[in-house]
Amino acid sequence: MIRFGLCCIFHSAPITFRRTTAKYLLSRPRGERLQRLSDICAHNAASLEAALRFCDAHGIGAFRINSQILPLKTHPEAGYEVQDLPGGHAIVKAFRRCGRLSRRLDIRTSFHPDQFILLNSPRPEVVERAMADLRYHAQVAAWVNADVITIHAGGAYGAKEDALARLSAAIALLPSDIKHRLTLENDDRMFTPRDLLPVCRAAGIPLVYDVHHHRCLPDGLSVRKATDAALSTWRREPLFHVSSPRFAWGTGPCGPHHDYIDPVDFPKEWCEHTVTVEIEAKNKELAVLKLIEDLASPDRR
DNA sequence: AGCGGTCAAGTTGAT
DNA sequence: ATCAACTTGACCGCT
Repeated sequence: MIRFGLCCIFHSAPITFRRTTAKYLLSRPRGERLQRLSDICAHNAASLEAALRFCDAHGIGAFRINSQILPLKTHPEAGYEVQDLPGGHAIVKAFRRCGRLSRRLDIRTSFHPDQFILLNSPRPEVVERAMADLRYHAQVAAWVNADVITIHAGGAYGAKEDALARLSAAIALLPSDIKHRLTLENDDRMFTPRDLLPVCRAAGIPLVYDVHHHRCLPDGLSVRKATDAALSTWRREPLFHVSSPRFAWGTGPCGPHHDYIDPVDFPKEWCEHTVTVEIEAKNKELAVLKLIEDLASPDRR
């Protein structure tokens, strides 16, 4: 019933994703720059294939792809087009191969662009950069067969309702290849499921319900009510997030994630449905495998 | 070989 | 006014 998802990287399995920094890259001559980017992108395509095969071999049904799979792709100075890299064509082919593999193995893939992607900023240049980043995500998503690109609602800028109205307006203007993959996630500081559900319904965008964020920032909805409401926003298999807090309630900040998931934190309401649940835990694949085991054992909780 | 400092981006809230 | 937290390692560069 439940498809468990691994987020971005591995704890123990020898599968790594390379990155680089703009500062270092821009210190190198142009030829070397493009060669290095090519090496990294080719490595990451091969690692994505290995990641999909690992998931298949271990009963993990979903994999979140790190946004830096093509590092610095949309950077204002260090950014590039993949076809301009040495061997760029082969790199795209390798990603398309991952897409076919994900279909064949039925490993669902997703993206979760980071906190700088803000569709509701009052600053037009911030929104334009966010759009450029979403265009990049949608392009790679098409290659690798990812059906979900999850973002947060953004900032409140002192007026939540206005911020949500700007978000709705920005979503309405998105090209369809972005919009039909875009999803909104409740965060742990500002926007709750109750805030986002109307936006999701009006825009036809699914809600990625993060139950840990909801526990950090409650809104009066029970887990069951939020779950049911989130489920109703999906026209395909729903996707949720779960994590356990690093610090016990009241003994530290709510945000940081634990190494593993305490099965008690996994909403029993979710078990009645066919859903994807991405596991946000520091020990990565070890945490996913342990949770699968813990939830399968009859004497849990 | 090992380790410490650094890394594109925006916003919030603690100090 | 300044700066860490978000996440979170990977990688460069120095010893």
